[in-house]
Amino acid sequence: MERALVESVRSFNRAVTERVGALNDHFLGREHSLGEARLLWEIGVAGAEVRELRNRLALDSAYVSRLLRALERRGLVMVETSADDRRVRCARLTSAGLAERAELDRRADAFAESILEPLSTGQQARLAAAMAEVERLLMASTVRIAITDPSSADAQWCLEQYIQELNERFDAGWDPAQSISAYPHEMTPPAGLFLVASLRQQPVGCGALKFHGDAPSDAAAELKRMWVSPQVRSLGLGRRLLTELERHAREAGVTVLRLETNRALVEAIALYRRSGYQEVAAFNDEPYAHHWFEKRL
Amino acid sequence: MERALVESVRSFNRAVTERVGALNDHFLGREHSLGEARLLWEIGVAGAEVRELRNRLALDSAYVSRLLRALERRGLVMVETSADDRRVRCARLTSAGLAERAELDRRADAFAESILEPLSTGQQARLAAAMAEVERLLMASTVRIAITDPSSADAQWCLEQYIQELNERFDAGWDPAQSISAYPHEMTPPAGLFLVASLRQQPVGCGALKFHGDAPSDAAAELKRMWVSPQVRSLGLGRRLLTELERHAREAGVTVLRLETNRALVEAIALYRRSGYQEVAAFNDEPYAHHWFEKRL
DNA sequence: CAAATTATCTGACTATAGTCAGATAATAAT
DNA sequence: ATTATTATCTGACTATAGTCAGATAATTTG
Repeated sequence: MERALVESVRSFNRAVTERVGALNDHFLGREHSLGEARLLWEIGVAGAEVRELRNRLALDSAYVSRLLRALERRGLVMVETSADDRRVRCARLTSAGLAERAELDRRADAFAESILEPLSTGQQARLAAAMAEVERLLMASTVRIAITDPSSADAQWCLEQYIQELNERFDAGWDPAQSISAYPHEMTPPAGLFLVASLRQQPVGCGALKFHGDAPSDAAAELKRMWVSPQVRSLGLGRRLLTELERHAREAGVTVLRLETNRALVEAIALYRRSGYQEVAAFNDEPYAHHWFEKRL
Repeated sequence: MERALVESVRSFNRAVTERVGALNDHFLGREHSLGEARLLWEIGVAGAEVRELRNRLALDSAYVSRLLRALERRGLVMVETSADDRRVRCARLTSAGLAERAELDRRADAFAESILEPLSTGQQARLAAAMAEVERLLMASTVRIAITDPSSADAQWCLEQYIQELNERFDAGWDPAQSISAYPHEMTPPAGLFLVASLRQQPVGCGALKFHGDAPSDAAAELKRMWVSPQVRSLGLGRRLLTELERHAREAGVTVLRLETNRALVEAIALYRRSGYQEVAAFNDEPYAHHWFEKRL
């Protein structure tokens, strides 16, 4: 890794954690602790289930319970048992709690304004743009890709999104039953594999390999079920998934990767071409395909 | 303040403090606490006086003392009394401490690399550029400008830098004695005023007003001693100083601001022109001046 | 229906990150 | 030579941010 890049990240960290962190504490540090403030914020105007709060803030059950008691004592929160499952408890802000949350919101605004205020209009715009860029790329860098069981909940969710999207985008809709199969067992080792990309435990993309098991002499494999959530598009995730799939294929001894695709999927087609896939004659009878590609690994 | 700008700062804060903060803790927060790690880092390879450490980290004397005892017990630090003042104690890393510090350094590098690693080369470069931009603009926004006594240490330091720079840049050097005066009393209310710009308690620029005290009917004032440290140039600080000086002048009832300048100071001249100053005929006999400017407030 | 699981709570405990009030020793000021 | 100041340390204390081991009640599973 190039030294200058590493240095710029480290320098950024120092500068931002100091400046932003210090000011943040100064503005938000009201009469309640950070834990209480975070909880107050997370409960939100609509209220939330306690287990949901625990999950979102990744806090211990005992700790959340105690924080809620403290907020209750101060009249900011009411906790009541849920109607449909009486084990579950729901936290809800009182009007005092809502006022307190609004105050936190105002302070966060004031904090942001205190950063922008000394700058000229042009500098403010440049700062906002650079911040958005850092945020986007930090998001891209946070995405993790892992081999996943295609019948797991995350994988299934991705596949549902995939089906729905193709159905919307293809001229005549899309019926997986008419298409060449990609059943879970075909995308599970040793028959194939399934990758899920996740952003903070949330699935945001997938891609699969289907090895050609019948004839071991034929070292071609098929690329299937490439999908990237709209939420993270143009972050280079498609490229990363493709690179990962190719790496796994290579490790499995595959020398040729193939795929077919529909003309509606223009970004995908562009990605394949950019990544060295050559358009070839139809090598199967997929009814929804308009283009067939191949790459020698 | 425009809503979208405020939102982008808030969103950036959330994203960066969560991602960077969490990862940072994960990488750096190993067998010693954050306090110990910060102290270990701050002592540095050359060692440092305990009072200096207290100052730099803004920590309580009792707390630093205890942290040092903890580091001593673990064989990472040696504290000994200073030779010239036996009240002062100097902390110095043992070889184990140096190794530990090197390990922290490696971890900080690994952390930076873990952010860069998932990105493509192009994305890495864009991230580094955006981070540098955020850092620069955050630095600009951290600069504070305040009316300061021109005989204070900070003001004197700025004036020394100013003198030195003009002496270097003017063809024939610069001797303040030959030039129109700007004595401390002339830049102190009510005769005038002196602004110092500071970045984290360090002076980084200055500028002064000299009101025309003799005839109250004449509401013209002179702009003097504009200087910006090379360390913070091209951050728009000159413009900010100028704007602040004009604001103070306006509040003092000044309707015309005047200044003279040397042809060597091209950035300053450009700034004056951009800011609405018109070149006028010489209104004094300043021997070092080539241009005279005036602005009606 | 019994057993397992889930959601929450309480009590007991820990580490971190401090603060505050002196005490002590060295040095500076008068 | 006092007196004041400075640099550091120790003891006693606090708040925050938790963790861990059950206990209890409601719900789900076999």
